[in-house]
Amino acid sequence: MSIRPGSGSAAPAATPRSGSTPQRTSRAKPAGTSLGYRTFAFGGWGSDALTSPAMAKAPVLTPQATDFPRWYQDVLNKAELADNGPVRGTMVIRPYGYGLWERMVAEVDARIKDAGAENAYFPLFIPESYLTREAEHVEGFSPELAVVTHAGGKELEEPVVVRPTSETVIGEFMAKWIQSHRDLPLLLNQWANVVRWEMRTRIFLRTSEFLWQEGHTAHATEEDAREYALKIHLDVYRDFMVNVLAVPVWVGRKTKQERFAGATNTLACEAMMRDGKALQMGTSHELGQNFARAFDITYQDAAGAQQMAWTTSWGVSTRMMGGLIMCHGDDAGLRVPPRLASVQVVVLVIRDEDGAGEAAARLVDELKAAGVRARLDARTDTSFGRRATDWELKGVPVRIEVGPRDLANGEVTVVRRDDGTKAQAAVAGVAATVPGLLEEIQAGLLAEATASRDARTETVSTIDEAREVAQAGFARIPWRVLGEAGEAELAKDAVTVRCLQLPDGSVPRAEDDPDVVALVARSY
RNA sequence: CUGGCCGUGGCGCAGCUUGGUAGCGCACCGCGUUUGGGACGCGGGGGCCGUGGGUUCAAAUCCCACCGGCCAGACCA
Repeated sequence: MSIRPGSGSAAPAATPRSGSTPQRTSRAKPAGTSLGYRTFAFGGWGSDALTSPAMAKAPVLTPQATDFPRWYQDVLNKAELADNGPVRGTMVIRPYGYGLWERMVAEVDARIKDAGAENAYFPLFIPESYLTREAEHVEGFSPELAVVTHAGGKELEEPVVVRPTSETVIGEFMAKWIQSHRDLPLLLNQWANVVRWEMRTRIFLRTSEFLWQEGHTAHATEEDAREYALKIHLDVYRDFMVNVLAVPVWVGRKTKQERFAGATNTLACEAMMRDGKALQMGTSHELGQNFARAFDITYQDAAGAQQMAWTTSWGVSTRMMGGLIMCHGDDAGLRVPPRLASVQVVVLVIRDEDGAGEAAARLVDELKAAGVRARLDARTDTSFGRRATDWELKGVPVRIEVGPRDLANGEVTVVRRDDGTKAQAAVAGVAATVPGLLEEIQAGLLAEATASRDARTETVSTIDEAREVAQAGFARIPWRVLGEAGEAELAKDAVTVRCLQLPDGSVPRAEDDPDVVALVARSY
């Protein structure tokens, strides 16, 4: 088959986004640990090691402060997360990267099910005619559609598009399945890949094909639909991002300009990356009756009258991988929060002498028995330093080093990836202390990211100040000061309204609430 | 489609100005010594120099065309 990039209806004039701006670096983190370990400093990846006059070894990664995009690329390669695919804009997710994604899927999926939705699967190919049924939806997506025009050696009578999202097909089937108010709400979700032909791509952040979860629901009333979209947004997305990814997010509603094509309201979770740019990590949409009208999703109410349903859709994607990397990563590599980590603890054999190998294997068993995702690294044909560096690049939260020297004292060395501290601990009881240590690291990463985000969030009262502050973080500005005119003006400098919220950080019911505050920033 | 830059082993580059044996770092393979912070020594393997044409005794190098990529003007989970 052959595929052509989307054509048809012209793309609407869009907000200009322009290029790069100077980087900002992140601050130092507090040190210290608890759990009663003896701790001591070491010259691992600190700046001391790099600035020592002797002969500073080249850094493992391009430092963030030097070139953040390059640092990001280096992490993808060296932590073995992903590669570019052969077709421009596509990506290959490598086993370690996919392991992290699988953990995200597991955690998000469980929350979606708790919210009452069920998984299903709809086709990759969608009749082109479906897309055209909702005016704004086509207009929004047509420039980035991949369309199959030939298959089986022949030109197709009706081209099929590769799904950019599935509102349309799912709408078609909702119409078929929903007859009565007793069929509502209908709460569906699917895990799938989608294709959007993007101009500028970056692995995980924006790729032509990506993996995601898309939820689609139909409700009897607007109120019910609105509540469900909000529930997903807070109880599934925000909860997962804050409590598992340890990424603090601002929640709010999108301006008309930034809204999803075909939605009446879009809610977003916005996070702050270490270079001062914002990242939209997830969205939840109220679709009003737009799709219900286009696909004839109607039901008979209790009184016997035909009514039109209200629908929602919501999604999070592999973009969260990019957010994870850019929110927590440092100059030594990735830092994976323990609750997410596919490998929470790596037990590393320094030298397999005096029973170190067996002691390490035993420790891994004990850790697994204690419910820890532990892994043994006994590759003693590779030097210790190399292996330590490799696991730091991969961001494994805790490394336990088992070597003959410590073992002679009945001890092992426990190293935290978050702050780099090393501590000695008795082999005997160490496994039991690990779950607590992991939780401490989890909390520490969230606290650090929150402090960093808050340090980059500033309240301003003029558009000029907003533009300035947005060069390195979020500016909060009253929406009545900014308005659509101010929004358009900031767009010239690649600054956009990430979301609108109430002063207490909650989601406003309406855009025109007089107290609404706009959070503006540069973004990915 | 307009402007600027670039195509040389897997990756990053030098070589081109002034044509004459295709090189370096990393990675890879073998052997040995190593292993408490990215090991070292010795020995190896691997390149249609983006493609096509031209100039020349001779082209990675000079000339022309084309192709591909990156950055700047047009999107979003």
